[in-house]
Amino acid sequence: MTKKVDAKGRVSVPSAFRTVLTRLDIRDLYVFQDFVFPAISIAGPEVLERFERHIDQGDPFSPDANKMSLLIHGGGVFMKLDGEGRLAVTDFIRDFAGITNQVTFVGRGDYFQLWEPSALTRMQDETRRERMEQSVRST
Amino acid sequence: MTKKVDAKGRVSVPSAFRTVLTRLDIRDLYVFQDFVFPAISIAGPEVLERFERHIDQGDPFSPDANKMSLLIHGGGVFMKLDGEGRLAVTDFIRDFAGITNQVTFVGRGDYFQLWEPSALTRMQDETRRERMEQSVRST
DNA sequence: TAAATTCCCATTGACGCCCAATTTTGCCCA
DNA sequence: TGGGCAAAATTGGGCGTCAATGGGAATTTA
Repeated sequence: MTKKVDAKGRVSVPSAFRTVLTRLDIRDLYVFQDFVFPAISIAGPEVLERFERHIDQGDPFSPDANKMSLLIHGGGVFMKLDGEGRLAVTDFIRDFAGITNQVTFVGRGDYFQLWEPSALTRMQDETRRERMEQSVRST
Repeated sequence: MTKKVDAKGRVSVPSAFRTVLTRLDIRDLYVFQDFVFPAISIAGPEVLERFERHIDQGDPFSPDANKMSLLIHGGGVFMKLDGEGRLAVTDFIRDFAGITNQVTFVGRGDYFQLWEPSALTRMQDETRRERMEQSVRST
């Protein structure tokens, strides 16, 4: 599901994803840098709250908790879609995901991701290769 | 949320953070060296009091508690924003955080931090790596 | 008095909000 | 089965508002 970024730096979020958001009554989006991939993940505020709760369980002054807090708060922003369901592709998104003028949307259950198209295919190829090697080893 | 320092050594604090400050009716900002990171933390007086309470709970003779107390009471200054919501980036800030002409703002609940951009990404990358290693270990 | 800081104003630029045009999709009927 | 239509989705862009920026002038400080 690849979409173009328009002249004003916007992408329209495919209706399939928006449907999920409206069903969950999510208006404010928590847009954050994925922990594992060079991709932007988009979810509702409750995901941030879940992260924060997890952090709050530990000592708020411990290095570990602070690092996680930094990852969560420094790696995420709140955004909202415009009236037509479009998202502004800010530098925050561009820089981390390497996105310029094309965005690939990937649904992942209760959230979705933004990828730079070729980065996604590269990642998929790599994963496929690893699976092949595994199956060869186990033969 | 990265901003440039202008020719006069000022950065405009993003409106998102200023909104929080005005909502809490905070005019004087306490600017101090963060406990765990090479970053400057900025908060209102009540956050300071919370830190102090937390320190009081610990062993007053422990090196950590003493250091933190020292940082809070001696390692900080009061500052205020100008009419346009800008902060003067003084040497106190530059030296401790390694900031030159760019500042990344990180909100952390009821206070926020100033980072040298690359220092923040380095710290975040490191944290991601640690998380990855953890999940690998637990496999 | 020179340098730095604060105050003030003008310009720029980004973003939200809106409407119109165009394309795609799903569905019904001949 | 193939059009034809209506609804929905996407796309493009105008415009007003406000944040962000840049810089001049006044004021303070050393």
